[in-house]
Amino acid sequence: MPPAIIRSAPERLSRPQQVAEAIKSWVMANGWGPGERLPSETEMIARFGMAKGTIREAIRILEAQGLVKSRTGPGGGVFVHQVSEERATALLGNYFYFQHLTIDDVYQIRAVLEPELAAGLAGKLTPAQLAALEDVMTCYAAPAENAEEERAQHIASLRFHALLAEMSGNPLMRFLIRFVTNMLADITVSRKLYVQPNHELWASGLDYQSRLVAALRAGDADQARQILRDHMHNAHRLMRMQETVLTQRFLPEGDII
Amino acid sequence: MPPAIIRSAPERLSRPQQVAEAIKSWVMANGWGPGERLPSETEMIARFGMAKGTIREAIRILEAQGLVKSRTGPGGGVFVHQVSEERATALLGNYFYFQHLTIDDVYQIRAVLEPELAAGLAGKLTPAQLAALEDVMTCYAAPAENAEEERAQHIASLRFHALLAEMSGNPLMRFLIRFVTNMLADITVSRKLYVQPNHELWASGLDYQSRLVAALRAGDADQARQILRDHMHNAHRLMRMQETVLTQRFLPEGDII
DNA sequence: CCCAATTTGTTCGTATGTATC
DNA sequence: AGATACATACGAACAAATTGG
Repeated sequence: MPPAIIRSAPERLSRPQQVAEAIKSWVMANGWGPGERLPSETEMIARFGMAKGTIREAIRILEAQGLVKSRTGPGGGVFVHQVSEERATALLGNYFYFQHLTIDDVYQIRAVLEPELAAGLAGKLTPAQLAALEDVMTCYAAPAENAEEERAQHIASLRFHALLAEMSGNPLMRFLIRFVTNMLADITVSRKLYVQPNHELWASGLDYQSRLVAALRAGDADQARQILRDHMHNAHRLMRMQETVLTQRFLPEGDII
Repeated sequence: MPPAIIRSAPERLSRPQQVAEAIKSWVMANGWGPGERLPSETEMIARFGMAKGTIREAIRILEAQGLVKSRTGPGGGVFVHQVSEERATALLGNYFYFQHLTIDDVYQIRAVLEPELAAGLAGKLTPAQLAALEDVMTCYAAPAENAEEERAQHIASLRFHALLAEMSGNPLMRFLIRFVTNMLADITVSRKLYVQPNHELWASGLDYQSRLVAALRAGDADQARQILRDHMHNAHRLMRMQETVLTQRFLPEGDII
């Protein structure tokens, strides 16, 4: 019987990494939450018996992971920080930079997550939320007349999905859909797909989305699910015609739909 | 019309962060891939006109993100490194540390992803892969007789799912399922759920998994999908009886199923 | 086995920048 | 405006690890 849990190779950690881990456990042990201040550099130097440089590198490691932020000046210091969605997106994006994802890979996920999301939201959105969705839809109420408009409309239609995800009460669902959506937006921007107006994509996208909002308002979960299933299938088909392999690039944290 | 892409607040970057970003772009611009060596510290000090400490902090930032690794000695230096699954898992786990996920949240995702995974694998696994799955199943062929065995079996059953995910040709699917599965394993370990033998969970899990392997071998995608749907529904029900809110903790990169 | 060269890792002292009072 | 408290940055020296002779 193989060990249930495989602990990866021991892999000696450098001193700053050890300190970073120690600080992390320290924060957890004390139950410090976002906004709370960690001991100052000087105190940490004493606490860990290490030089300033080492402590600073440890802080940098935690900062890169999005776990702390530091401010200068009196009342400044290092503060526990809730990892932001942007940061998490960028860090996970780095992982997929080295995997080669295809359009099919991404749409296989979208095709199951998005319908489930829609079904879960049916009948649970406030009038304000429904209005916000319709507001995004106005961005592509009319067919695009040039490449620039086409691109803007495509991004806006992805924004519709990101907005929908944000309304989910499930943080995992929310993050996953927004991550995948951002990835698609990133591709279209970097590859400049959709340079030629694609009337079919426009018409089908708009139609699906307005029917979806209607179903969400009516509280019809099954219909919402089915609409998004069809939409995903269609969008996949149209996307596949344009490109099969996604370009990868490091996401410079900050761009997010 | 709102801007299509929202760029988050300017937020001045510290010098090391700027350098880290510069190095990242540098690597991309030169098309350096995993294993390739970056210029030495000394060269970077000259290249960027900054002190050693600053350069080192920048390297640490990239190292924390899993993008580089450094080695000492002759022939040593800083090397581009493919972000590992373990690292990506740990970093994303930090994000969810601050979100409060419920069992329901996690199972809503599993319930749609796992059946889709199984359907995609039907008829595509080699005899060796099918044997590997059956091998894991032997870990819980007999009912557990005490709490320790119970726990080991539960982890092994999660390992079955992680192994299945690993066989997917879709890197996104693979990562997402393994991430969620690890998250569940982490919970059960930290909370020590399943301290009391739960015969129903054992019997149903084993039955579902053996039927699943049969369906996969037979190449029956629809049946595989349906089996996993039922399994997820049942596992969700049994888990929900035990706990509703997940404990969160920082994942100390390395533990992975 | 030891020695020398190379490259990262760590330390310390000092000085600068920045925000608060 | 000035003093204070904190992070930030610099530079020089030394330590540790690895490779090859």
